[in-house]
Amino acid sequence: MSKGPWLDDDEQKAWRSYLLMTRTLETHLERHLQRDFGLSKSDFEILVNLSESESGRMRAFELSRSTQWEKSRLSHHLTRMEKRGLIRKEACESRYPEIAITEAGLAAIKECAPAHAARVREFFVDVFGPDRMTVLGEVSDEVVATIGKHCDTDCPLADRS
Amino acid sequence: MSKGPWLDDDEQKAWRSYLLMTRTLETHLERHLQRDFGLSKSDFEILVNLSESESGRMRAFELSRSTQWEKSRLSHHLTRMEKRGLIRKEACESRYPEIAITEAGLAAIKECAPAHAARVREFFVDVFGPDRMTVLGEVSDEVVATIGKHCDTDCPLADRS
DNA sequence: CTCGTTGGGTTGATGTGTCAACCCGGCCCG
DNA sequence: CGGGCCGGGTTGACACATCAACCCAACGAG
Repeated sequence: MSKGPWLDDDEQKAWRSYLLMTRTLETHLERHLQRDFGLSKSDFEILVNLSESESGRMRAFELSRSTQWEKSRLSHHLTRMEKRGLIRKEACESRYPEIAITEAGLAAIKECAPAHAARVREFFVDVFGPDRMTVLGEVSDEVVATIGKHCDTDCPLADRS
Repeated sequence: MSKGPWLDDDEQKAWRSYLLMTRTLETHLERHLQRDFGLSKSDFEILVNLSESESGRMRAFELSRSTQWEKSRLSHHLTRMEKRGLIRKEACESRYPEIAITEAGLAAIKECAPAHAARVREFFVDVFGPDRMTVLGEVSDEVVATIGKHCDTDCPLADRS
């Protein structure tokens, strides 16, 4: 009907393969996490960040920086996670609450991380192999840098307001 | 606190770069579409599929196959798009309705596609360059195939029930 | 002092995705 | 003929994301 293509054939093909891969991989990993451990990708990301910090506690805006989430999304998600007992918001001297991982949260991530990592390796890292994986890392950084450069002078993206 | 890493250092680094890239690219493209044309990535995907079909009309399950969406998601999204006048569900002789792109829908995608493609090129295709882009296409297909192989004998994934 | 501004954070409305249940017409098998 | 199952599709309830508005303490300038 409408006569694309808006990219030429080779580009189009590779781009669509990439799109399909990201979607497939993401839904696969997420379903696994959800089905086997009852965690969403978002839960996982928060828990990873907290568990990697020294004290298991961070301020919300630190999480916001490292996850690149909007603050409202973060706030909503943290209240949900608190209800499920994965984290706790604890008051501390200086006004803002600290977000602390709970025993349950720590147990959850320690339980699911190895299986998750194994899947990442099986379906992604090992398929790429070390060489192509290295290239992927480099090119990923370039893409991020390119978008970042463009956005500095153009649009706010991650509300760094 | 918890002492990952669950992948070794190089793998971890490349994997996280990849994650960051996909998220950055996706949100960037989606914001662009939304801000400049009022279309979500999902709208775009449906409209692309319809506009690429001969007649501009498809059955829902064809869309479901080519987008890989669950049928309920598709159904919900189509009713929303119909409300916005981008598509129409038209009854036809054989029981199930056909999904037809409207004039407005066609106009919308014709308007936004060039700009979208330009962005994909600028921030992704050109950063990769032709060689790495080719490799990406290949490896993407391999990853999809690997996941597919695993899921055939294990989990349903795209409800091919 | 006071008023505007900024930064960290919450809230509510609304749009979107997911899951499970359901509807219904065809089809196969007894 | 009478079920039982299957495939295409819808629905409702709920989880999640996004946007804009708001709260409030701190700070800086007049």
